[in-house]
Amino acid sequence: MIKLSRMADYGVVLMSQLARAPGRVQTAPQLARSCGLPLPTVSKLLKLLAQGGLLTSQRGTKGGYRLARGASAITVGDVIGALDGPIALTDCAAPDGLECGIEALCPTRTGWLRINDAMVDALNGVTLADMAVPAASALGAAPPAAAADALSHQGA
Amino acid sequence: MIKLSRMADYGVVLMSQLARAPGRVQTAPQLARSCGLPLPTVSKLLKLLAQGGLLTSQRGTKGGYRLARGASAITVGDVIGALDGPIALTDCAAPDGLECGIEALCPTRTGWLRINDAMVDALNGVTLADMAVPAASALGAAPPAAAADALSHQGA
DNA sequence: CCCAATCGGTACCGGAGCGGTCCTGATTGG
DNA sequence: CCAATCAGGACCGCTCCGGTACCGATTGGG
Repeated sequence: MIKLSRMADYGVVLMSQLARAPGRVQTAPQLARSCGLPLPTVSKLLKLLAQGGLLTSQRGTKGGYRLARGASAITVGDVIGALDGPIALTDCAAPDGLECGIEALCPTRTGWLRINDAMVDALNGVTLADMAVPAASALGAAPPAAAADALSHQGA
Repeated sequence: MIKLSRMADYGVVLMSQLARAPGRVQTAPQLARSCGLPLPTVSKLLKLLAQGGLLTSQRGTKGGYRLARGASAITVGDVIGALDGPIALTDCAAPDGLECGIEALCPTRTGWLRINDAMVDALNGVTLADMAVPAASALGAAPPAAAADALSHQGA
């Protein structure tokens, strides 16, 4: 059903968590606890995100991870791209554009590209800053205090 | 990589093919040939599309399939919905909204819903009529004759 | 009345890819 | 020198998708 891979989903959750304390370094176990995710999986994701240039890592005893840029300069599309590769709804719409045998003549390609572009725009239009905070303001229902409290709903 | 299921992809191709001869009934073997797809798979897809109300079926010797509505009244989103179920990037954004344990407090949900809506809009903004024809006009390169010829690039 | 062509449904199977775990090494601060 | 942490890779089980085959139901023609 056009589902996002769970890895990408988790990745966004982790990045959102990191976005709430932009300066601080957080260790993998910390993030695993605060997000309720298994540690090995978290480690793998953080590694990939660091390789993708979205996180900077600090090794050693006082090590951990930190956002490479500001939360408002990283989009959901960036995260998905780092974890799942480039976004392509159909093989037809892939960036390298593998031919389906009909290629240039195939009329559906144009439509797919249009849809694909719209999706990429949607994913790049939402930043980590958007994902981290504005539940209350966007919904217009819950008071800000509730949103702040949400940050500590699970772990520490 | 947020890929569309191949079934949904095939479904759109089949529907596009049907959209080129709106009145005519076409049999499953005909469509399989003209689209270069395995017959059993085509049969399964047509069945599902008929169940979804996008096609009307005629049984018996002179039977076949036909679009239930006009080509411009069926969107790509309709086709995907009929084949792959409702569109939900994350479990979080599903229509029935299963709780992830954090549910209302989880700030990311709002962002996912926004992205999901954008995607649904994109898919519903492209109709079968768009997918079937306008390669030439959209590209602005090939002459109309070439586009017409493209319709017979494979089968019949 | 019988037969052929077509749709309709079900059941089944193989394989790819994803999610998840573990182990071992490299780096850094105390 | 030791402990904590990141880094990289190998591995594995499982789900689910894509694909196939079979049999029944329906319809039109000879």
